[in-house]
Amino acid sequence: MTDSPYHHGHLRTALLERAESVLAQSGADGLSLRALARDLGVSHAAPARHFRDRQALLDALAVSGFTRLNAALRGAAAAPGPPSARLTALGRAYVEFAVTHPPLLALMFTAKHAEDSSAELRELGHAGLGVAAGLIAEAQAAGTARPGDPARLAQVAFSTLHGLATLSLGGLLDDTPLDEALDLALEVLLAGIAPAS
Amino acid sequence: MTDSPYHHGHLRTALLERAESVLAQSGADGLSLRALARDLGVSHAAPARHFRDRQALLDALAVSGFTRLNAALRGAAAAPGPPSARLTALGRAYVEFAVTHPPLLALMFTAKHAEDSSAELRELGHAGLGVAAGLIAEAQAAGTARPGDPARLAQVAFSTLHGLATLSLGGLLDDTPLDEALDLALEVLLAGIAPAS
DNA sequence: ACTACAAAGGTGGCAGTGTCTACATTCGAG
DNA sequence: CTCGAATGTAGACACTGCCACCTTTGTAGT
Repeated sequence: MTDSPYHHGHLRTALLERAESVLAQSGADGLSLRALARDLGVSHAAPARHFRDRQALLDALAVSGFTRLNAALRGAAAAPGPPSARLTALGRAYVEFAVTHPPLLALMFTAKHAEDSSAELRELGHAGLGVAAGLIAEAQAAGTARPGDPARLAQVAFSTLHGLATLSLGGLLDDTPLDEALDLALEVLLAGIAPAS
Repeated sequence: MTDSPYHHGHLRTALLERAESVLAQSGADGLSLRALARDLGVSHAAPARHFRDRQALLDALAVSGFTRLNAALRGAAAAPGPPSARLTALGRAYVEFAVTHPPLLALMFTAKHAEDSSAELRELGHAGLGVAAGLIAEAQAAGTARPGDPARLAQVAFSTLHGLATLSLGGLLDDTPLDEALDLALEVLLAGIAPAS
């Protein structure tokens, strides 16, 4: 607890926390390793001990983002009720997360990640899709979803929600409130996934 | 036609062309004004005469992208046939464009544009949505689409396709061929948009 | 208890970038 | 023909990521 201990002690986590905050406020482009080091009262090369690259830091942020997103999705999917209701809850949770962390989402899905962390990110992204696939499989068992590979139907569902979030963040929704667009999207999606009458 | 004329003559368009090429190959992050100037045999500050900012160049690229995308969409929508078939053609055209120009798409939809050009970009994006809305209105007239504001249904349709393209580019589609995922997405979308039975 | 080593942080430097200001050249309208 | 505006040049500044080398600190092994 001296004034400025030589070893920071929690530099790695401190970097991640601060980077997360900067990312949310200024976007990925506004994230500078040197500025981060300054903010934490540490030399400009210190971050390199914990993150080889700037990209390594960004990848770590993306991993963190996927982890939290997946937790949120799992939480929404675990609620009681029929599969269809839980699917809409899942969709709302996803869009909620997306709209709350715009630059994080961009980081997570614009795949310019390093080769090594790319595998981990893909796996994490896949986990989120798996949650949706599980729900769809349940819906199929309950007879409220068309037959077919649940994983592929999950891809379609995910696409719709992710696209909607992107549209909203891009300001392309115009005067349409996101809530209403989301309701319609979920309605159309569920109707599309329902078994052919 | 001297060796190195003081005035380049077509610097602005040359910059755009070269920038487009670099963008496609190295992404937006790899686009440097100075490198561009070097490539064109011009001083490092010359580009500033045509693009105030680096961001201004990126915005111009986004505008160009939207213009071409809209042209492609309009072409697909103008084909003969029933509205539903033209809607799938529209979707295929969109995904085709998206997958062919990944960094361009990211530039177009990750809204960190300057205030002034933001309006133009929104308008261009809106134009693309308008094409879809028109087709949906036709489908409604033909009785193959549920009632409701065509613009809002277009938002949903656009979301699905855009999201699918993003998923594909992010490598989240895994072993699923894009074609198959696209077919399924279009099928689900059309079923979801169809009138309630 | 001492030593040796590895982890964590610090210093300095290099090449590259975007942007600003001042200056040079060219073009085109009057 | 002249003069101003458009276009391109030269130089500088602050900033960035990254690298090589040095210093401090904690710790493990004898």
